Amino acid sequence: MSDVARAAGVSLGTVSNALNKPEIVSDRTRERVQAAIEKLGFVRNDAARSLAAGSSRTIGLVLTDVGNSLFVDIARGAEQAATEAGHALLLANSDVDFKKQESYLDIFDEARVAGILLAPLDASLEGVDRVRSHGRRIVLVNYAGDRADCCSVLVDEEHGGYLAAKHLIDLGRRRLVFAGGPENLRAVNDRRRGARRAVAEEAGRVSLEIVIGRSLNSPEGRRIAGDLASRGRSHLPDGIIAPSDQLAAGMIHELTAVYGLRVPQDVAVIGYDNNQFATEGAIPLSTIGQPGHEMGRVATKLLLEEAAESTGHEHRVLMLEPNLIARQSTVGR
Amino acid sequence: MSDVARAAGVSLGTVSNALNKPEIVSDRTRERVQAAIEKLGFVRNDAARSLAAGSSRTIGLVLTDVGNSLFVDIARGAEQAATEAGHALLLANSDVDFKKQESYLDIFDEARVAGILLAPLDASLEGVDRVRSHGRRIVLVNYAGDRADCCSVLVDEEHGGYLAAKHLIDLGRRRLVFAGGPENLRAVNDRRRGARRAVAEEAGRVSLEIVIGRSLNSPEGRRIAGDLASRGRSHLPDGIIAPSDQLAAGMIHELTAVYGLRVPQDVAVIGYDNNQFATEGAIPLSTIGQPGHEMGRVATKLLLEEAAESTGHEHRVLMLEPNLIARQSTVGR
DNA sequence: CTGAAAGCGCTTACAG
DNA sequence: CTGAAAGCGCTTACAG
Repeated sequence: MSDVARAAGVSLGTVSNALNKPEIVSDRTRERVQAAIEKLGFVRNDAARSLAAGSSRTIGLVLTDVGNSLFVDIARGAEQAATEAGHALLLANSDVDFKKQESYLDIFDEARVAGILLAPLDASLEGVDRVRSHGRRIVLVNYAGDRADCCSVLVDEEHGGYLAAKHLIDLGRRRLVFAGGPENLRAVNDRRRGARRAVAEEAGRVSLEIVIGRSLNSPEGRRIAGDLASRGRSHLPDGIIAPSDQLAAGMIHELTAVYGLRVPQDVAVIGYDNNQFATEGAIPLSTIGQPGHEMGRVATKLLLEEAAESTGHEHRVLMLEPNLIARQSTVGR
Repeated sequence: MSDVARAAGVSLGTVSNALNKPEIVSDRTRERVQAAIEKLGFVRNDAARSLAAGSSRTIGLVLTDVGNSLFVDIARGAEQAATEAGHALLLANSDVDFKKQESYLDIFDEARVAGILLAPLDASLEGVDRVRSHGRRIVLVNYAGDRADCCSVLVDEEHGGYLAAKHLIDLGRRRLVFAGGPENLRAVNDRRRGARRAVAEEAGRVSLEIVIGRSLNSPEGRRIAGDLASRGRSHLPDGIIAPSDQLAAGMIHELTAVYGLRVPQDVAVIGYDNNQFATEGAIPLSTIGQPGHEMGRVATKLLLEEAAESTGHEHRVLMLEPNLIARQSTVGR
């Protein structure tokens, strides 16, 4: 930068101002600085910048799983909001590994990032305490726990479950099953509860059976569907709510290819998450869409707001609504 | 850090050594420093570290599309290799946007990262020249162009196309179609060429028709399959090679659900990429798998090697092999 | 609006 | 093995 100053015939501080507060520098000076920068191919050293300024202009996003399209949408939304505010967004993938999550929090902490967005695992949040105790700002995304000391953005999972069940009921289905998902996953529990509420509203005209499962993947879906189908046709449900699209896809496969049932004529199936492959299968999947992009945007804005309000910041919890996406697996073609 | 030095009763330089070259410091001193760090909750300032040391210990990976599982695998492999070498890996998603790609290259350049991995768009690489001219090391991942001045890692796409066609031929299919994919996409061209070679080896016993398409997505697959099927049953191919899994999934949907054909009995279909949803559909998809994880690992190693060989580095191009994954859409159950 | 100077928190020879 | 000191390249009051 001192080379640039020399070439432009101004002082170091003026170059810095031309770069960071252009409105404060005269047009002529700014142009000369700009010309010198281009001639010399100068690249500002962000490490020095961060050191002198006390923090960097990048925002760190720690994701649980980059393979999951919800998190990818969150990243896209966060990136958009960050860019609009003149910040860069860097991602770190904790890959469902608590140690990695901790490690990346520390890395962003050491890098003195402007703030951290964390989509955390359903586990301890000690890293959050550690990082916050150093004064680093952090916003939780898609974390359902109670943290009065952080801003957070999450989705109303209960309402998502309600929407899914209500959709099947509105289509005339009367014997529903909420099929699969581990007992202890908070999000799945909430969805289950929402489904129960929708059924309860029908005052006995609709039944809901709960099947607890182990995981949320496709083989598990096949297994569960196999169990249901082998009860015999007369005991079959006419509507299935699955708490993930993988689960739903596996079920549809088993029901149609192995047991010769028709989806949705014999059984309507609705998934959850609106994953990419929900539209790629032979029977496009009805599902509950999560507002991932919006979550990322809003979380970033909360983070930047918190940074701006140097004093007396009040932490907020924003709850966004999921939405029903009806496709062939419930409504037919 | 000076607080730590004071608390431990040693000098600043010794604290730094205890952190960075622990083997050079006596056990007693190291323990005292460690204790002071924990007592004070000290977090090393990485900006200061990078500034003083001349470069940081993070590696930047610029990805074309985090929604694509190939790139996610690359990221996982790169992360593993980086972590093993004591580096952190930070991701940036260019989201198939050339401007973003350029911008993230500059951001990593400004951050003085230890090196950059770039999975570039099929576009100009001017950003690469710019960044390299500043002395920053960069390794290209999954870029098929010619760059004698960079290390790069790529996959033998021609061989992938060959494997796909050869697989269908070995299953007894004789009237093949390579269906879809734009004419000008380098990777698709290579796959097409590979398929031609496999057919040429059969000396006329197998035919191969080429259908050029617009995109690689699922609706396009439906459209193409519709065209093929409406020719009438006797003119139908008995094997289809699709240059993407989305395309293949769309085709299978159209062939089975709309035209009542059986896959693979009437037509065998093979896709490309081994995307996540390849196993989630009603008919699990045969496909060509890309060694994404390995690509990420190898690319990171090349990058670190280049950084280690301060002088006389020779750029290398590593070509990895794809592999055939046979599932129900070609071999049946 | 511009310049001179202090300081951000580390690393790294260098001397001991 | 340890300490004192210079320097990395910026930003930011402060004077002018």
